[in-house]
Amino acid sequence: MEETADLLMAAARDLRRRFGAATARWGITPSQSRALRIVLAADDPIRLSALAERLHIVPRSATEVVDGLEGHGLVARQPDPADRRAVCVVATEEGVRLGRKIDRARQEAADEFLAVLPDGERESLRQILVRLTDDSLR
Amino acid sequence: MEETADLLMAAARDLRRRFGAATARWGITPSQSRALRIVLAADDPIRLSALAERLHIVPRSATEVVDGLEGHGLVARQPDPADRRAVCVVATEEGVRLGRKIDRARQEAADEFLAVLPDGERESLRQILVRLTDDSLR
DNA sequence: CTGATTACTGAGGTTTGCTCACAATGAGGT
DNA sequence: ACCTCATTGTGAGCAAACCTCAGTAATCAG
Repeated sequence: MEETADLLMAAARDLRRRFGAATARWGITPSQSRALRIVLAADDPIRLSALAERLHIVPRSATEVVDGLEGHGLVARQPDPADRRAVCVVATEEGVRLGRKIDRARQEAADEFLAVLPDGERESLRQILVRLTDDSLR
Repeated sequence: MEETADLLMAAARDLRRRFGAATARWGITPSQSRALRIVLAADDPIRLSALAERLHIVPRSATEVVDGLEGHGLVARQPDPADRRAVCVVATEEGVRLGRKIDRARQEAADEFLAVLPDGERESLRQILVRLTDDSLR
């Protein structure tokens, strides 16, 4: 069903727009916000290459995203104690604070987006999407 | 439910990747393929500004997309008989042919993507997405 | 010691948008 | 007929978020 796929793309576009609007206020770009989320989700300091992988971008590009976040004082680079070539990225206090704000804004945007669905459908959607993405993530 | 929203984004990313891969063979970019689809879906010649609107981009950007398609000989510009400022876009024979091929490839990609779902869930997903996007499209 | 990793840097490219300004044209009022 | 204002497409220029390729420097592992 191509139609279903198109609808999915349209829904995602809408959602991306909402997330973007919710995040833009704080002078941070969407790609930086995505990176910050991953840094915060990892409880340990995360290696730059690992961050790149989770963002599905090459390390060269991750360097630039981290540069941006570091420039805003949201993130700091640390040498990895276990491998002195490697660089670990950690959120600063300000990064943690902003991260929480962004998460709340995302949450609100998501809630608003899904509000048109009755509870049952919202849960069905979640389950279906889990199945769909589980498969695609190997 | 932010998780559901994230899953939706992940699913869309996967789908976009599949569509892109399915389309890239013919030396056409995703945004050009999107525009070609709309031109073909409109049975009459379509105004550049109308095309822009359906693509959710500003007219200036549509100009460039049409430039690209015209450069590949897939589309032609015609003066609008009713308004000499306006430009109408129509698919060439080659554009029609390629459009059909791309549609088939998209179809296959979508089928493959949705194949993990049992029929019932596929239909549920469609209905839920209709509700979700109906609302967002005003 | 050697060769592979790990990250950073610079140069340059692609895709997909954006704004701002402008000429040509249309449409409405007087 | 004339003036004004809106619209239509486009030239020029810019930006975000990626990419590749090439090179440097440090470090690790055998």
